[in-house]
Amino acid sequence: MFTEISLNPRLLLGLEKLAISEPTEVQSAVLPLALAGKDVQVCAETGSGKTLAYLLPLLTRLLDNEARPNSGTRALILLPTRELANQVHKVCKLFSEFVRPDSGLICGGEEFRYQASLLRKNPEIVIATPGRLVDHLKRGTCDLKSLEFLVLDEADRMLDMGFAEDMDIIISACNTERQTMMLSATLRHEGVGRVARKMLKEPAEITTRAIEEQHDLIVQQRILADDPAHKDRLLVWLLANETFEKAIVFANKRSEVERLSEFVRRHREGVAMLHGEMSQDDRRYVMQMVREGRRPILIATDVAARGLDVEGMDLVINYDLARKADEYVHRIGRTGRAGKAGLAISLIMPYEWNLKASIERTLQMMMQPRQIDGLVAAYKGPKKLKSSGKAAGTKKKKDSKKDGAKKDARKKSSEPRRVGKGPATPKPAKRTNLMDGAGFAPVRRQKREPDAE
DNA sequence: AAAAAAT
Repeated sequence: MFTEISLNPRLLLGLEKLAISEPTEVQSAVLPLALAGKDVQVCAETGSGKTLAYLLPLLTRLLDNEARPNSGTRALILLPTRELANQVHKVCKLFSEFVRPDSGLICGGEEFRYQASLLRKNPEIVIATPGRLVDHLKRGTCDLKSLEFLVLDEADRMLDMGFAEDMDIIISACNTERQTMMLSATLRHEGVGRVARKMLKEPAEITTRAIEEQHDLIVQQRILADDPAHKDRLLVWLLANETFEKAIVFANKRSEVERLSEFVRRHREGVAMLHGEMSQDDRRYVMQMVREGRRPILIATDVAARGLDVEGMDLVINYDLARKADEYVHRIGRTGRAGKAGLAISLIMPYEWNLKASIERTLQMMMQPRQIDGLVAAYKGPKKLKSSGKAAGTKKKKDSKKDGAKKDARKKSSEPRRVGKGPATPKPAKRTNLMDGAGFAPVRRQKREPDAE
């Protein structure tokens, strides 16, 4: 019960009105430490309640300690996308109905002057995406010198290369006497890196569920496809035949998202799309339509991969497979939230097989193979080579290679080589036991030095 | 190799 934790009474009242009485596992773990002022570094699965795990202690401490006279921003929450910033802002506002701290939303695509005047009113909490915040810092419209809290939500993302420059500027503008919290479903405590370690003071490392143990609530399937046209047909079939309340379809490129949404629209109503090149008005409108259920199908880039909490989202389709295991985890985590079940289906073309295998290896799971009658791929997965002769058990139909090819023919092949590390010949997937123990973890892929080119 | 985040 939240009442057993020393949250501010006004917050408890708020929770009661929102009909939230039990803390989730991650909330129970984080709250006492965060309330005691500890820095925390949290790994907990998607949909497990990380947002309140930092908002509640943050709000409590702001409420319990009076603001210093004309102090600037007291708490800063950083997020990687505008949609996510907006979502957290909304949750924050749910509580400002009951409690004082005012929060301001600072992200791109909105009018700068309006934000500047908002910041002049000194909201105690600023919720922001990095780019625009840096703008405000440079123009002196935002002051973080008396910051008491810093939260990096989706911390691994905030600390990866794409944000490095902005984060540098932000961090060096922040008060060093502050409490810092980092959270993500894919945070690796060992590997958080120099920047993160510099930001944290003796952090408590909290892992409710390690990455490989997350989500038994999400059924994960894969369907083989021969080519994009085949994927298109599979997608339309799935959207017509699966039962779902809301679905999200991920593609890897904006242009592909645009193409797909146009294509699917020809077969179905209720399709929306989201990617980072759209106007902020369109993005806002789309999210509203999706949340209200008026557009139950959202086709998106990875802008929607992390954090978005949309009621009733019970189907995730990876039209393109995520580029790495972490992003895969976040994508499928749009479903199966807060104890609900979900289904995630990945469409796999031949070139994606190795990626699929590496995701499965990292997450120590196997996607369930699935076939759709009438849309079965000729591709059956990588050929088992080794043992000279025949490819075992797979009937070869659409194989471009000549049948009589001897082994040594490979050497001379002028066909474009697969790019990638390691031996060009894929190892047969011999692992059947996924948890084969101690040997597993320490196996490191060869480290790559930044190769001079 | 691409997405996001600034204008």
